[in-house]
Amino acid sequence: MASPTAAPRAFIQQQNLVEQVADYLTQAIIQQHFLPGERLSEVQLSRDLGVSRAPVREAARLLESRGLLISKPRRGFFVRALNAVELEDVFDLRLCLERHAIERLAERYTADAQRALKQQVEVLCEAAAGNDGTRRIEEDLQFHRLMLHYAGNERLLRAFDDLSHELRLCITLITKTHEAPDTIATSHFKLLDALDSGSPDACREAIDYHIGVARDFVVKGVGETGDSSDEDSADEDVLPR
Amino acid sequence: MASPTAAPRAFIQQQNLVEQVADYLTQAIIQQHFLPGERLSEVQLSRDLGVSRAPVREAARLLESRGLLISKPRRGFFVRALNAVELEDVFDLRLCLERHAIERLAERYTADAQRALKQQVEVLCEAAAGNDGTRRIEEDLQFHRLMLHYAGNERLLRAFDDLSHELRLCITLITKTHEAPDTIATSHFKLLDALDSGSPDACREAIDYHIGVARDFVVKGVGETGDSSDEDSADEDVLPR
DNA sequence: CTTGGTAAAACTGTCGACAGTCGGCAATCG
DNA sequence: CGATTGCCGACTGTCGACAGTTTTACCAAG
Repeated sequence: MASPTAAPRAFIQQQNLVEQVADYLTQAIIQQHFLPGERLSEVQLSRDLGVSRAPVREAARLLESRGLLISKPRRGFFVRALNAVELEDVFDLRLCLERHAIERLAERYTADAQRALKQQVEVLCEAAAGNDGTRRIEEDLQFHRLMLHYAGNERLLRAFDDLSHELRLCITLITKTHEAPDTIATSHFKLLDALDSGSPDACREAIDYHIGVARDFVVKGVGETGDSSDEDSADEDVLPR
Repeated sequence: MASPTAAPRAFIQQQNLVEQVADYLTQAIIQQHFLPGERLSEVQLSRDLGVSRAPVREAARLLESRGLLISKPRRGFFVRALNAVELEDVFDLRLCLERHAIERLAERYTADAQRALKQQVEVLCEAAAGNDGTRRIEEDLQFHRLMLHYAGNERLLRAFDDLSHELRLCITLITKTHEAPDTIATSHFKLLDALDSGSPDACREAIDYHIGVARDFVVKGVGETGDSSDEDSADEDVLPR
């Protein structure tokens, strides 16, 4: 519990309770105020947040669709716990999406896209030099989000956004130390160079390398992370048809 | 408005009201008993189905996450209307996922996988020979789902499942005529052959061809399908950050 | 000390109700 | 006659409550 990260905007207080609750839960999960596998009680949360159960329920459903929570019928919601295999899967899917995106992007690499990406890398480098780990991650994700955006497939972008929540979870949950600012900078500049070259092969190589580094960086920290596999028969829940 | 399809009552009283409502809505949308862009009233639906608004709301949120509905704050839920661009995007993402899947599958093509896929192709051929268009589509999707499954990445499979709902929408919404049984059969056998050969290039070529055919088959029927773009500023909703 | 069963407590799924808000319509004004 | 403004109805967002089920606590027997 404890206080939710940043206080909600001074904007308008009473609008979109669901989204406010969702943000609160997201932050609480990522900052590990809720432990992986922990059960969340609807009534407890609604009491703590001072709202009724309805918005809490909807927010929980939202987080479930984003892969941060898991619901078991009649049991409630549990914080998603990722094991090593699931972690690999997440990064493999990321690779899948970004490979496709950079390929599409290379085909239609406009000056606008180039400018936006370059600028975002600068922002990222600036963030990497600072101490705010969260901001560094966000700016990094934003760079990749821009790549997906300029690739020109909105559905692809949505798939990435869906995945990005789990990605955030993986990264913040496991990463203890941070990449060196230099590494981050050069790693992203390589992507820009590959795009400038216009060569699909170079792009693919660059993105493979880039994501490989990120994956290794996260995976190496997975000793005993959290185990979500207990009672399931390991096959049936995968193919319920 | 207009009353929904079949008489509402007669099928409730089991558990999982939410899922039942979701299934009902899904079928109604796919079978075009609700027209694209049409607004769905929560109270209307809850009256028709004989349940309260809570499960209707949750089901609608579920369908929203699956891309079948769109919610506008304070306005309610609307049936998703796909324009030509969104249609292209869906098939492009499908290509992205299946390319990756078949690549992974080729690396670990077990006898089990081979057997299961062959069997499913047979089931599909059988279905293609019949008259049930829905079953043909389902068996086709199931074949591809099996491919994704045996590729060994559950997260990838989930991404495909998410997409498959929209895929179903695209296919059933637009396709007037059906592919010839022969075409379906040979098209899938080519995939099996490519997998048997173990060549990544052959696999990629096969899946590109396969999905290209399916896409062309659907896209060619898109004259005036449904236009979802009206009041949005076309840029802001894509990059809200 | 362990084990098995029963009862209480807590929780989820579902329901009906209320208030604020949005869109449409009509009356009014220029 | 057209545009503007105020009103009305409908609907969503949110709330508190109830019933059935699951979990936990407790007690007794081995």
